[in-house]
Amino acid sequence: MLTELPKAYQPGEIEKKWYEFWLSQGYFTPKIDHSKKPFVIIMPPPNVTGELHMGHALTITLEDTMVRWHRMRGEPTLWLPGTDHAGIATQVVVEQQLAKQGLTRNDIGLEKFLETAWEWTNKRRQGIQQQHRMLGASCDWTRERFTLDESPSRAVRTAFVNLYNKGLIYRGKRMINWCPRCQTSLSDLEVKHRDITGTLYYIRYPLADQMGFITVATTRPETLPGDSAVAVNPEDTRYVHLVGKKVTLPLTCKKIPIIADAAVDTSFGTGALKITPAHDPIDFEVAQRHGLPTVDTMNDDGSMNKNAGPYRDLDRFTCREKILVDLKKAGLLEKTEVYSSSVGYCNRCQTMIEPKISLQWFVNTKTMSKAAIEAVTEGNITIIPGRFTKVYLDWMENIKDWCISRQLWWGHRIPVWYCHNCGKLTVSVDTPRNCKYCASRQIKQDPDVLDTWFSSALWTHSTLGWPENTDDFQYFYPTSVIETGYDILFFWIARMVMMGLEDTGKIPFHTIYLHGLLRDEQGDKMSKLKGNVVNPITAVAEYGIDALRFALVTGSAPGNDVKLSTGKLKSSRNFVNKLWNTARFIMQIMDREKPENLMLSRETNFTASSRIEDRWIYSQLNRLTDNVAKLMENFQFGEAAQQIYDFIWTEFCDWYIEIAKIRFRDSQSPSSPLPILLHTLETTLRLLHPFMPFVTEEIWQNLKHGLPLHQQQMPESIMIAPYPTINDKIIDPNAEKTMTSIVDIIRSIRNARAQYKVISSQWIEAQIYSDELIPYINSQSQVIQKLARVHPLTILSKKRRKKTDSQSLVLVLHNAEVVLPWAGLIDISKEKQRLGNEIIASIAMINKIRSRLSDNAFLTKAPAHVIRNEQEKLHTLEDKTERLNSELSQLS
RNA sequence: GGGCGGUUAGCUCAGUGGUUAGAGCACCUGCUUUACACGCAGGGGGUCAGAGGUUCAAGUCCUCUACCGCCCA
Repeated sequence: MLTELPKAYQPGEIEKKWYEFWLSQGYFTPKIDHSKKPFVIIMPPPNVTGELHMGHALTITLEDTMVRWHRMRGEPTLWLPGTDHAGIATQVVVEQQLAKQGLTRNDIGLEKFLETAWEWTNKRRQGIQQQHRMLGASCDWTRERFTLDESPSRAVRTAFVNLYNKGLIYRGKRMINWCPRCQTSLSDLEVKHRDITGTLYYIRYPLADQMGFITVATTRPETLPGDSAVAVNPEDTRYVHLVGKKVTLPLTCKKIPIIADAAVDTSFGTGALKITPAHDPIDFEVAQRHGLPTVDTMNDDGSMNKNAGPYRDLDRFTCREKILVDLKKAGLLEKTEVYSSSVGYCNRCQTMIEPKISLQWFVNTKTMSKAAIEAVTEGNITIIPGRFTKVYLDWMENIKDWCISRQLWWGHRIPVWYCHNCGKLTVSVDTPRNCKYCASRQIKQDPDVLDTWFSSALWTHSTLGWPENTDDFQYFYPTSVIETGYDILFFWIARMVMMGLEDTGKIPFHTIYLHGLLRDEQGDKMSKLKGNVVNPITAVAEYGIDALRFALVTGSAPGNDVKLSTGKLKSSRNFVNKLWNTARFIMQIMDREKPENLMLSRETNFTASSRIEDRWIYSQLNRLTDNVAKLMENFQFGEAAQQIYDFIWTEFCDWYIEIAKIRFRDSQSPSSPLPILLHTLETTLRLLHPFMPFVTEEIWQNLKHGLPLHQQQMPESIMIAPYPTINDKIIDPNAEKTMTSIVDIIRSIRNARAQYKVISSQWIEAQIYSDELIPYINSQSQVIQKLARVHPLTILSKKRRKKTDSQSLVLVLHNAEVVLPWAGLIDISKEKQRLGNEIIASIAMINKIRSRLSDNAFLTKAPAHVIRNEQEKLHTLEDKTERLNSELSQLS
């Protein structure tokens, strides 16, 4: 049965099979157990309209790894999935669909629009679920949430009402970022600034009551109709005499004052600024100080309105051109200069942002940020990697009020009703029938929705049932870790800390783990050029999920950007296959071994007389287990995975299994290594399971069915089997040291063979001279013979060493000398050179260590074990050098 | 303008003060060795961007410089 396993691992069907099995067994759903502390991750909800990209794959991989690890450690583990309604993004998609039918959202109306949006959303939501399943995400689908579901929506309204009642949410006319394409306000975070090379226009504003003019410099001449003043610095001697006078606004007959304000930078342009309060944040502040009127000259779509007079209905950019032409005609355009400045663009659609005065809803974040700062500075929340702590704190300390209203249809409607009669606001979680103040039924809800990130900010508690005090909320909140890309540290994480603390009085999570960004086609031109861009769907199809996951984990360090190469994927795929074949080999042996050997050996059965390679592999395995535990606790998943990889490939496959093969072939061998092979493989599978869930389950199940005596005691699935823990009694430094020497002997012989181009089918004679190692070398005689292809092999004490025959090659090792008598093969001058080089290298090292050891500062300040190490090293090298010298002299 | 990160083998990257700095891929040599050619054995390849400093000890900590990238204003 077992030998029928295919030669190469075939992931597709196996992945599907086990995911469905786990799901049907309910393993992803935790059992609430108040005697145990749960481990909880709330998944960053992917944008419902988005496609799965490598960034999601990384998120899922890291979170699933953590979650599976904690689950195997016996902690009640909740990983809660969900999706985000993604206000603007979804609305854009739906509007694009409508546009194909020649319709706009206004044509079909709100109700019909929402219907269409829900249809689209439900379809996409399923797609996202599918994609997560495809990656092996062991999240609890029974608790899956969507931001617009009733429960999270209620949380949103509750949070809003609470903040409003506390005075932390207010409505006001402020300068906001307006996207003329999306036709909505945006928060500061949703605007990306880009440096662009534009033009600085010098425009003459004629003085109203006398001859002459004052020249202002601007990059945005189209805002001219909205000017309320010209401002100069009060210290600026060039203009002091003009302050208080009036100018005639060009192309209009408006008269506006020249004012003095300290905010004016005398070095910019001419030192005189046009003040357009409705369309520039700094101008707005100046206008506030001087009581200037605010003239809004723009429509929501970026065209000019009636306040722009003759320019009405022109698009803002066309208006600019027209105004420039008119100014030139009037002789008022003094000059132009090339000028580079920073311009804001809509994060979503890349349209140039229009700063605009607008009546919007805001959150006063300053108050909430205090607790969010403390949570981190007092160590209740840890950010990994640590350097982001400063970024977080800087942002929090300079936080500005958050514009939360959006002029969209898709999202959480603002829970505010305006009264037609008394004009007062009713702010309520439940839809009111009457005005709270005058009981009028003439009330109308605010048409706007909230920023999508407002609902995201509640995600850790809204998903668990808050504001109800549900069992889930009581047990799983605060959550353990939030894991996401560093690009949404402010958008999401920072706001979640503020809102979590505000709503619940508790931190939402104790650890923030930030991963780096994966660059896709758009993100990284370099990788596109090199053709090393990888799409996750293609990658999974070609390499399998386990390989993709392993590549992502081992190829990334916390907070560092990832460029996933096909080389990395191939190497991971090869590793999966290596593991598969290791298992295949062991199972082939199971088929033909005696039933009593079909068992997992207990580590504690070992005695000093047990075989050295058995003690060695278990020692290494326990060291690995210990290292992995420490690394996982420190969130060093990549390093943990790497160490497991190295153990399996090098220690287990290249050495232990190769030695085991010799024992199987030798019918005289008293003990079968099978129980050790089985135990090592089984333990390794459990260590590896969080990283590679599918192949480990497949092998583990096969293994289980081949173990009649153990089957009953083994769990139903590796994913609920306990994670291995270290047994430090098994750590055996002596066995490790001895094996190192044996390996050293075999390696040096192989090396010599390769150098002298001895074909592998040819057996050569060898003599090994040693002292304390002799009994071990004797016990490994078969192994050395087979793995180094030496025969006959003589093992003797050093005392019995005769003068070297000039036709022999001598390998001087730390604990032994290996003599290979090859008649006619040895080139003496070449040998002299080889030994000479070894001596030179050795002496160089000795000198280095000697000077270190004769340095009093080193001896007094370095820790004892470091000094001891150096002394041992020196001793070994001196001994080796001596022996090398003696070999060299014998050649002469 | 302020801040952060990167610069380690040909390429992609690990490296959490303590041997003679590692891995994968690529490269070279040799292998149909009955688990695996998605493999086995062996090999070459590095003044750890540069300059100073701290330390008994620096790829690792500090300062400056250069280049690349990111964030904030």
